[in-house]
Amino acid sequence: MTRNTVIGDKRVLAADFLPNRMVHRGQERQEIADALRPVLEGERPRNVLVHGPPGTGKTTMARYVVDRLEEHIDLQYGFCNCWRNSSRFKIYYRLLNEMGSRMIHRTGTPTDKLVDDFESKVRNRPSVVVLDEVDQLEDEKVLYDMTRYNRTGLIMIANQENVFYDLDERIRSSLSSRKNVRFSAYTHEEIVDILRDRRQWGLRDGAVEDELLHRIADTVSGDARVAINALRIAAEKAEKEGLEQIPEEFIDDALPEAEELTETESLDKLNSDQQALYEILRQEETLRPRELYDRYRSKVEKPKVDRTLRNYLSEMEKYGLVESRGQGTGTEYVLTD
DNA sequence: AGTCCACTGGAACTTGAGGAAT
DNA sequence: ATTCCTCAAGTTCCAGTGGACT
Repeated sequence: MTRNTVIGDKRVLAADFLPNRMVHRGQERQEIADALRPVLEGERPRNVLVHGPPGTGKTTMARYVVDRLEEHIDLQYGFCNCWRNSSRFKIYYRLLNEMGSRMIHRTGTPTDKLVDDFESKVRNRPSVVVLDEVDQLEDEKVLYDMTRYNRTGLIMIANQENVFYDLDERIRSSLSSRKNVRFSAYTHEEIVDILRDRRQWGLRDGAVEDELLHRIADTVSGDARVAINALRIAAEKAEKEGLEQIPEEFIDDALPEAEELTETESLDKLNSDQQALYEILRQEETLRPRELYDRYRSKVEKPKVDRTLRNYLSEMEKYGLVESRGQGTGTEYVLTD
């Protein structure tokens, strides 16, 4: 193992690294912490909806606030991404595992059993649940459930503020007392500060000039995730070539790469069949359904039946990855851009 | 207008995993 | 060990919709 030239601590350069202080977002942090504070006194906390565009620190902040709370109190904490786990069963399954449940629950366990276990788990101990990408939730009854647990703080994370508009009246009213916290895109200076912070803890001294951080901030339009990814990609390349400083053109090369990386990270959320469909559409621009199914069948080893593909595609449509145009015989599938 | 065809999506059904009861 | 049960995921079946073509 040779001595690193550029990178000090690689973990710090990951976009989802949880820093021990959050630069900026002081106001937002305060609002979330205030809403959850009653948990410390064993009282009912206020639900929180954190909303804003991608890469604005919503998820990181939620984890950060919970981390700080855990310093004061013995807390049960469950995090669940509702994109990956969209059904009621999967969410409870996930949360129970996150909270270190000793009981093993598998696909055969009735959902009600999971709900019961969860309920008894959070009844007497303060808990916080974070539901990320809550707009992807399939069964909104979960939200109703969560508001019933008196000592459980609920942080919901979404891109849009209006996620609850078309919900059932009962569920909406149970969420009506929530606190909305808006995260807007970072300003140029804020992005630079965030990058400086990562530089300080993640890179060696003198590894990258301020000027280059500004260059990154210029292109990422307020998305810290893309910015950090770009810095990491450039740093890794410099490291590989044994340089002591990141050259300007490495940054320029890394920027489009970082944009793409952030995009494909969302493709990880698709199953392999959906990825195959996505891949086909990417090569073909637009396709009629019949044609799409045919190509899919010749591409994968164990093809699923057409009806299942339709389910997959409508799911992908919900995520905003594909789009179907026209009706009847004129239907075409195309990737959204 | 009538026929054909591609496509959609609801609903019933099958399969497979795995816990619980015996 | 065996049988029974529940659930999610996938499949089968099919009626309905609406272009396209005569």
